[in-house]
Amino acid sequence: MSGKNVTRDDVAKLANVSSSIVSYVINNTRNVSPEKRQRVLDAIKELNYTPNIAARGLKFQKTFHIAYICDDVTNIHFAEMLQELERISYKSGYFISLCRTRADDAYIDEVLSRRFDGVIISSMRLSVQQINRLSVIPTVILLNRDDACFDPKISKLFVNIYDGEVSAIRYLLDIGRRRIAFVECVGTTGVHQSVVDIREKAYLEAFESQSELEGVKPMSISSTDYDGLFRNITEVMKSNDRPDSFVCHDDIHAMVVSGACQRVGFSVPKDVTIIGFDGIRLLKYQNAAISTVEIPRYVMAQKAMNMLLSMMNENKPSIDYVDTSLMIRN
Amino acid sequence: MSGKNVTRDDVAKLANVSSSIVSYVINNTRNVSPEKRQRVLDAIKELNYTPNIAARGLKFQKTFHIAYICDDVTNIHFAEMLQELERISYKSGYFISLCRTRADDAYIDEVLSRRFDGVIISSMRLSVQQINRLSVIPTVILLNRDDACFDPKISKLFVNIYDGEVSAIRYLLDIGRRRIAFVECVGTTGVHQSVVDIREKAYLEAFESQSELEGVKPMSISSTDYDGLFRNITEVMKSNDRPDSFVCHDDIHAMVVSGACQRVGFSVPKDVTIIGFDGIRLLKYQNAAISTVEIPRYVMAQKAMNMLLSMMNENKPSIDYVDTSLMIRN
DNA sequence: CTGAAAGCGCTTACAG
DNA sequence: CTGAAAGCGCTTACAG
Repeated sequence: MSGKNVTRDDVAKLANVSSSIVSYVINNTRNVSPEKRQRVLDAIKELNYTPNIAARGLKFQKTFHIAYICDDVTNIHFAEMLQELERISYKSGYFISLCRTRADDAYIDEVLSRRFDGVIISSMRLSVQQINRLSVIPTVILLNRDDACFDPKISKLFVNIYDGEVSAIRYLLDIGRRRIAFVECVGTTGVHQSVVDIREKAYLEAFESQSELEGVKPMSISSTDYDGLFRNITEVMKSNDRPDSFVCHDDIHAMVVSGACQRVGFSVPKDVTIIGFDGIRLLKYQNAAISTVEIPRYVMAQKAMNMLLSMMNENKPSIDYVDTSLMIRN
Repeated sequence: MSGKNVTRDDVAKLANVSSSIVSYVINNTRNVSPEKRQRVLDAIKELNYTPNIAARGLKFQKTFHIAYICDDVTNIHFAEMLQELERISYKSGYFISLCRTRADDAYIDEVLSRRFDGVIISSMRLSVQQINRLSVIPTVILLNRDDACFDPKISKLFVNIYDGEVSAIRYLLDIGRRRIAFVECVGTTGVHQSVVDIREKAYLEAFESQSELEGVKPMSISSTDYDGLFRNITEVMKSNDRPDSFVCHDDIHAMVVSGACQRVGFSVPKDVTIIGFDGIRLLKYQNAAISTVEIPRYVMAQKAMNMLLSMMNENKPSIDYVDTSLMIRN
C-alpha cells in the first residue's frame, strides 16, 4: 500500500470510526475506548499510514523544519556543523535543510516562503539587510561579523576568533618564529563588503603590540581559489623573504599550505610552522603536524539549537559566546 | 512587517480585491485588470508577503522539498554530492534536507511523514525493507549495493566501482607493485549485512586473475575508526611484510594512510603508492601524490535529479550507470 | 466517550 | 474580468 496518499480519512473509514478519533489516537490527546483505539492502530498498520506533517503544520503554524544557510558545505568545518545540527535538531523533532547562500533578494523570498521554524546562518555573503529580512523567523547567526546593525530579534552566537588568532600568533613568536604570514580566505570576491576579517584584524594588532621584536613585520597572502593558493605558497617559499610560519583562515587552507610547502622541499613543522583554524578531525592524520585553533562545534550546535528553541517558544533572542582553544601539534 | 504570518487574505484586504485575485496575480494564471494587479503587487511589497509554500503544497500534494539520505556528510565526497544536489534541485524549485541515516523503522516513518517529493539515498546502513518502504515516494539509490530485491519502483544509479577498482589494481601491477593492500571502509559495524563491498570483491578477483605473478597475494586492513586505521597502517609499515601500495575505500582513507606511511618514514609515492576513491578536490593539494578513482559526482547529481523528476512527472523509474576514471598522480 | 464543524493558507473549477 | 466556495490533510473547541 502506498503510504503516501493515505490520509487520516482512509484510516477512519477502515477502522469504522470518525476521523477525529484517528487524530486523538495518534496524538494521544483524549481518552478513546480501547476497542476503537485498537481498530485505529490496526488500520494505520494495514494502510501503512503516516500523518502528513505539512498538513499538521498548517494548523500549528509550524513546519518542523529548520534551515542551515552556509556558504560552502564542502568545507569540512561546515559539514561537521551541519551534521551535528541535524543530530540535535532531529532529537527535538526538526528536520534540517541545507541552504547554500545565494546573495540575491529572491533567494531570501524563497527561504521565507518555506516557513522554516528557524534558521541558522554561517554566511559571509549575505548582506545585513538580507539577514534582517530573515529575522521575521527565529534566526541565529553563527559566524562572526562585525556588522553593528543586525536586527535585535536575531540571536547571535559569537566565536571568540580574535583571541584565538592572537594566541596563535603569540605561540609562534614564543617559539621564535618571526616571519609569520597570514593566509586570507580564498575567493573573498563573494564575501559581503560589510564583513570584516576578524582574523586579519587580530593578526595585525598582535603584530603592532610586538613591534619591538626585531624582524617582525606582517605579510598577507590572498588567492582566488585553492589552486591559486597552492601556487602562491610554492612561489613565496622559493623567494628570499620566505615566511617561517603561517596562520591560516581555516584548516583546509592550512592543509593546502602544508602540501605546498612540502612540495618545494620544506619540512613541516621543522622549517615551517602552520596553524589552521576550526579543528577538523582530518587534520590530525596529515603527515605533517599542523596546529589549529579549535572551535567547539558541538557546543556551538547545541547552543544554537537551544537559542532557536527559546526563540520559538518564548520569543526570546539572546547573545552568547564560545571560546576557542589553541591545539598544538609537533 | 513580519513576512511570516502575513497571509494572502491580508494582501487582498489591503489591496481591496478578492483573495483569489491575489493568487491569480502571484501565479500569473489569469488575466487581471492592470489596476488591480498593481494594487496587489503594491500590497505584497508593503506587507513583505511571501506565499506559504506548505499551504500551496497541501493543495498540490507537493512539498517542493526533497531529501538526501546519507551516512556521513563530513566525508567530503558526500558533502560535495549534497552541495551539487542542492544547486541542481534549487534550479528546479526544490529545497533539500539532509537526513543522516538512522537504521530504525521509526526514522523511515519520520521521513515518510514529511512527504518529501523525492528522496536520494547514499546509504549502506539502511536495510532493503527500509529502502523499499521509502519507495512509495520517488526514490533514487546512488550507492552500489548488491541487494537483488529492491522494489522496481526505485530508480538506481550505478557507479561502475568494480571496473574502477580493477583498473587501480592493474595500474599498480603494471608499475611493478606486488604487495598491494586493500584498505576497507572504517567502522563497518553500522553497515547493513546485505551490503557487499564491491571494491573488495573487485580487489580479490583482480588478484585471482594475476595469480601467476610471483609474490602477489591479497591482504586486507580493516579498522573501526580513523584513529585505528592510522595506528594499523603505522604498524603494518613497520612489519616485515609491509605493503608497497594501498588501494583505499575512499580518498579520506587514502589521506589517512598517506599520513601514517609518511609519519613512519616512507615516501609517497616513491616507497608506497596510494590510490583513493572518489576524486575529492582536496586530494591534489596533499604534500604527497595520491592517485584516485574518480567518481563523476556532477554528472551523477544531474542524473539523479533527472531520474527523480521523471518519476515525479511521469512515474517512470529508471536505471542508469556512470563510469569511473583512474586519475594518476606522480 | 464521541462526532460534526471550523479553520490553518493556499488553488482553481464554477458561475457570473 | 471577477468572486464565492470547495477542498488539500490535519487539529481541536464545541456540543452532545
